[in-house]
Amino acid sequence: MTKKLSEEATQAWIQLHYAHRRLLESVEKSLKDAVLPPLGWYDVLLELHWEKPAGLRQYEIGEKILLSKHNLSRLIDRLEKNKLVTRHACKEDGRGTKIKITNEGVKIMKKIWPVYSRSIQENFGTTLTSSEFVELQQMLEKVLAYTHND
Amino acid sequence: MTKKLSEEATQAWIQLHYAHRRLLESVEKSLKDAVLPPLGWYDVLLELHWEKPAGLRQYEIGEKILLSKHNLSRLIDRLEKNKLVTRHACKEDGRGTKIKITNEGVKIMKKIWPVYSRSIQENFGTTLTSSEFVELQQMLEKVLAYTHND
DNA sequence: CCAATATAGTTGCGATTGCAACAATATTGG
DNA sequence: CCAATATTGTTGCAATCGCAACTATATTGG
Repeated sequence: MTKKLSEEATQAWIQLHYAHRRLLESVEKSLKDAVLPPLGWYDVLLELHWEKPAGLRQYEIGEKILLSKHNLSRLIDRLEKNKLVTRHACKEDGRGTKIKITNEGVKIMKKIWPVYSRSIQENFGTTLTSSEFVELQQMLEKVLAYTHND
Repeated sequence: MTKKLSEEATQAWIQLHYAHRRLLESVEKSLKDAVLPPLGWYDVLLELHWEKPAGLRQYEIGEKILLSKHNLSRLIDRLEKNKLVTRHACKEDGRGTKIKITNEGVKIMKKIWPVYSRSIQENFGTTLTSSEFVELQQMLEKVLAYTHND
């Protein structure tokens, strides 16, 4: 169990780290150039969009997009201030809030996606074959599934 | 050239995004728990370590670790303040500085690596087989190589 | 050679992050 | 039932980031 870290895993991690950094940078730049909000907003809105009428608890969003509650709380503040989501007192749990996406929120998602997807296509979508993407996705899925999230 | 983004690439990107986020979070937490500096310090020190006596220009470091010059400039400030690197006027180019790692810098790298590598091993190193890691690394390398860095 | 432009690095400033402390409500164990 | 503990979300504060503006030096083209 306390096996030493292999050279293969190390190299894979480093590539993962830098590939992610470069892709994220491209995406954020594209969004900024198009005068659109940063990617984090889209991540939240997308999760809420799946759950349109019911809304989601903050901690549920946090689990899905892997964002800490402090940061999420303030991200929701910004979204709320821009009328893209609404906060509602939660009946079942007096501590919590339910977050729901607004029509405005849906509208901006639809403006973000073309820019976002174009950036991903240009910087990532042409670099591997379709079956390689499937492989990559499956490997990363395994990584995520097994990750210790203590 | 203006092909539509495929579903396979989209899913791979999303997994990449979240796998990276979770792994980075684990690494940073491990370092913090061990009262060690954040990963970015290690990235810089490692690059400098390859070039021990000659040192590196800031822009060279920036290219290698994909960090923007503003942030790098201040990261170097912090490293310098902690006596882990030194700045030297650059003879060949009056605008630039050469950055060199100090003995202290090497020492702290050696304290960081065991913690860093243990975190990567625990959260990543056991999730795939050795040949899968090689595949992953190769695919990500292709992604990085082809990435538009306009 | 010199003016125009490009490059290296720094700095000010506002926005975002990360951490710890906190309030409010839920859950659990005696 | 109640005290102790856990969970959900918010807030203050310091550190860091991202951008634009700036200084200083290099390069380029007429």
